[in-house]
Amino acid sequence: MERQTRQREAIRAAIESCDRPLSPAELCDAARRQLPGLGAATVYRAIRDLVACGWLRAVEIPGAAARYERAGKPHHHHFLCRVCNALWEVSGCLRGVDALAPAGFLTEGHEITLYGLCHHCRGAGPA
Amino acid sequence: MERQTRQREAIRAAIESCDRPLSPAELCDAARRQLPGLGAATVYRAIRDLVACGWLRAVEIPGAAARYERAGKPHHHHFLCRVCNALWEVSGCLRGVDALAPAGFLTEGHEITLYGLCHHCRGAGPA
DNA sequence: TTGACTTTGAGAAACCATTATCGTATGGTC
DNA sequence: GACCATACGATAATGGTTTCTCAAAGTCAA
Repeated sequence: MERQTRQREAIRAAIESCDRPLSPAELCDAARRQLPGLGAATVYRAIRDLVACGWLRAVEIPGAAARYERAGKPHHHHFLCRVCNALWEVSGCLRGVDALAPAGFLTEGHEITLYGLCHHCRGAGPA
Repeated sequence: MERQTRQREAIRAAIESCDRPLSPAELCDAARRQLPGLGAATVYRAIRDLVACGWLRAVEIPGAAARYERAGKPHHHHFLCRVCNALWEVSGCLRGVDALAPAGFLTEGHEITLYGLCHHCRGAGPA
């Protein structure tokens, strides 16, 4: 059911060698550096399957397409750079987040997203 | 440049009379209760103009279309019901959110989104 | 009231990320 | 090595949201 192909190998390798969640397009670019000619549809298929088997996790961000990261990491959040659009990992969380919900609401989870400039874009060029 | 029309009146009224951010489709439905026949394009045009003039603010949420709320409210966050997809306002925030960013990053803002069941959906039917 | 200019409504079109299609290539098993 | 099911790549199709187009209607200053 899950065959070992150069394509999936390259896709998995790209995810593992990157320290931040990737969008499908970023993942496609990254995997193409190892395997030029890789099709976009193949990347989407791989993402679907890897998410289904629990190896990969979707990270949803406000106002942008989903990014994907290895599943199983400890609870953390993300930082979206408004210049280069890269999503970075932010370790840790805050106490009391779920308790912000109004009375009568049942909180099942939360997402914290920081916005600003990443270390690269902060240094380079005018803000 | 900004004319007074029944359509824009109805759209503004719908926003003001609602205590939570509305998506363009929700806003269209709400305004149509006061002005049947209102066109969707008109709603989008009004949203664009109202955001441009600072009267309205876009609320971006992970994995969903943007909602809009009156600008100028005190800092707060939101709760997205996974059943009815309505977005609710959550007052207050937490200290130290912006400090979660990695060293070298410049944080300009943040978004906290809670997920779960709103008071209506919690009570009604099976979870 | 008139008339220039703006806004509206309906539908077409654009957008964009994702998925389906289909003929070809490939992995893995015998 | 041969075979067959699966995966691949290219491209078309999809779906949902947002924007454009344009004739008709509305606004508002004079």
